[in-house]
Amino acid sequence: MSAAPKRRKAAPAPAVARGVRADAQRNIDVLLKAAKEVFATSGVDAPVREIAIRAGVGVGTFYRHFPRRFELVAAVFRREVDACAAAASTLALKHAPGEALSRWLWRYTSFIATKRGLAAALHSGDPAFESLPAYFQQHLAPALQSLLTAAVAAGEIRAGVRANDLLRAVSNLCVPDTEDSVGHSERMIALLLEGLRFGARAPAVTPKRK
Amino acid sequence: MSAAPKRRKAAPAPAVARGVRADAQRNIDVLLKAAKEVFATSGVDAPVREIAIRAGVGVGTFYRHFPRRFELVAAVFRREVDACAAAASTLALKHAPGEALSRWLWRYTSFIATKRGLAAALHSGDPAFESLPAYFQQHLAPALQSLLTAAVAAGEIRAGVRANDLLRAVSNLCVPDTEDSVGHSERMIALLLEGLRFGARAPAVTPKRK
DNA sequence: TTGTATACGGAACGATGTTCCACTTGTCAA
DNA sequence: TTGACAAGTGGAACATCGTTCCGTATACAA
Repeated sequence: MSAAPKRRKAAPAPAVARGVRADAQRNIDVLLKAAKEVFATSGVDAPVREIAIRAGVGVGTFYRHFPRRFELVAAVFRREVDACAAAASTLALKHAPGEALSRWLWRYTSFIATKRGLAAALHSGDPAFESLPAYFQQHLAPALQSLLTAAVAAGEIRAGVRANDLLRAVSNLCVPDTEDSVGHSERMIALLLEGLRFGARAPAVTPKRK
Repeated sequence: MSAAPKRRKAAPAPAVARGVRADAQRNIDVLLKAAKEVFATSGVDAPVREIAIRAGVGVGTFYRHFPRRFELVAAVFRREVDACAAAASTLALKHAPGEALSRWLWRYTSFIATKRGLAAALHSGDPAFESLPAYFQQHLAPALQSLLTAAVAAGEIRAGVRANDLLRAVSNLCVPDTEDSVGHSERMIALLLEGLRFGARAPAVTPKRK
């Protein structure tokens, strides 16, 4: 770990409760956007100053909105999870169930691919990140489940596949290996998709679910 | 990551090749010993200065022998792997094959237990740690395999269990969960040992190996 | 328009990894 | 045994970090 001076007591509750100021909200958005870009190029370990500079604000402003560095990381992560989950309903409206499912899984794959480096932070034992995996699952699983259900109902994929299993499978297939990781991952995920389609309309191999 | 100034070019090869000086070797040993102790209490992220102070040397001496911080971490890790692997033959001499196997697996368990924190570093994507998992497997697998082979030959455990599978299984059983991790791990590993004994002399369930 | 709670910027602080260099010491040839 | 010198040593100094502090600016209710 790095420099981490002593903490002081939190400020008392404000006498008059007022909403977030417009300029403050603007800076929060700019910071999240800048952070996402910086994380994509320099990784989640990028210096706070680099993010602040890219956002065009001072570090003081940064720490006003994200008192700890990891809070910014968590916020960016949650925002991307939300976007990925939201993509499910968008895709469901624009495409046939099977196609929507396929496209979403690729969307999810690219999301996972950008999260390398975050995986280490997640497993670093830092309690700050403990809630993230749960957030991850609670938002993505329902999104994927709706796509799965629709695709099964349309007879485009086999039944009996659980959202959580699929999420985990894709995530695991994306772990980088020695070489050609991205190519290998893409082939394996394509294979997984084929497997889903293969058993369409056929009785599920796994036990029925209530 | 933290402060990491620019790197300079390496020094040219010395004109006269001489062995490591006795005092230098002494300091290397002292540093490794101090590092092991500090890592056990403060984790692998402990400051270099803390290790140097405990070893009774200056940071300059530290960096003379371990130009990068992670090299010290890797050296300690390798040393402990070697010790764990060496314990196999020692145990094999002192105990019956089954007992030796059992004791070694507990020894391995305690080794794994002290490696939390290192796991995060291992998966941090830092190329410095890339060779460690291979070192891990290449040294521990043969050690365990010899114990397994002897125990099978003595009819004390079932056949068909591969060293790598067992290493990975124990390692996975030791990943900390929400609570009572250590108790849970111990119970599961005890169960695993029972499973090994259960099929003794019986035909292996898994396919025969050549 | 005005008062004030909020927000802002960036210098400053403390911690950490790493480098530099004046000084000391082990080793070997003579 | 001794002198020369490569090798080793200690710790101040440097470069980055995360984080805090505080004087100044500004959004918003009245």
